Amino acid sequence: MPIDKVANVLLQWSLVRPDLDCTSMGIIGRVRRTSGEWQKKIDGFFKLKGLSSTEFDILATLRRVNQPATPTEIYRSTMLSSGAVSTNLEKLVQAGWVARTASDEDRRSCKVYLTEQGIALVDDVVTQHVANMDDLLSPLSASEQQQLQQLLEKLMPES
Amino acid sequence: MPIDKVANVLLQWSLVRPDLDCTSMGIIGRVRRTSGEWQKKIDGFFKLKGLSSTEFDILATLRRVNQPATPTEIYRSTMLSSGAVSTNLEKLVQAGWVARTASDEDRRSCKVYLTEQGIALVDDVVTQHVANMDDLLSPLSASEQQQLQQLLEKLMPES
DNA sequence: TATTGTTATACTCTATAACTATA
DNA sequence: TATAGTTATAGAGTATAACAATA
Repeated sequence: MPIDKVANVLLQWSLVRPDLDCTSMGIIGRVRRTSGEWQKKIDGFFKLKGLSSTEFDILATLRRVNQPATPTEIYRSTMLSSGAVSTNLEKLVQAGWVARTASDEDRRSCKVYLTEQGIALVDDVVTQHVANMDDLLSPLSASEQQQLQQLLEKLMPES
Repeated sequence: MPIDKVANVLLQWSLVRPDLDCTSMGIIGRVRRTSGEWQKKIDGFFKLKGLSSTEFDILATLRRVNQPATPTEIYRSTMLSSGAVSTNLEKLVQAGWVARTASDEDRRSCKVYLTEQGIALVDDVVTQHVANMDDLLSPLSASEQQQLQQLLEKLMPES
């Protein structure tokens, strides 16, 4: 194959719409394809561990903040809806990875924390996850990875 | 705000798991966030035009290959299932943007083509879409955009 | 009256496979 | 028997909002 898929699409556009410069569409197409491919691989790995990406997000949030959190705090950190957090939380409780305790100050509220098994699970999964992420970036040298990081920071300063 | 969200997450991980180097997770997290934000904006724009991203993909495919295509060819180009193509095609036919003609050689098959209104729609939408893509990349200079492109090509040579 | 967390409903979207017509 | 396209079913996942308890 002489050229890749994105290049082929751009070539086709240049023939029917020579007035349009589709360079930016190509770059963004590549970002979206790359992100999509990665997402599939990441989802596949989590699935092997019995988790969805959403569930991992919740577990990882609890692990890295290193203290119990309320469901409200969790859905604000993860950008999930409150309903989605409750639903997923229930599964994680059933699995024995997290537990809830009633709040002392506010009896409407509760604190969610990782059980010992939950901590062990996250620590195991995240270690392998990071190794997988290293793998995904391995086509780039360390300095190229840093370049990429800087470009992304410029693109989305707030993220 | 002293540091951005990704940097904050990495800082938190460094405190609870100092043994882990989460650099790659941060970079990939940025790519996924960026892609997700862009996707939302792109979907929003298409919605204004009365289209879903999937519908635009189908219309754009027909436009750039510049000739009628069978449903099978379409779903192979777009990576949708045959069922998804049929369903979406039906909506596009109802809207008057595409039409089907029976195939001469194979009476099981048909050719899908853009109507005049369909071509006008795609040409209008894709022109604005490209302008939007230019906007999304505008935080980067031309040479930085080229750098990004080259890094992405290295990461996903086949895409 | 507002807020917390849960639950129930509805919606979007797709893949899968059953189905028909034809090869 | 295999293939092209359509249709129907079911599934995953979420947001939304109704709800109960408390502030």
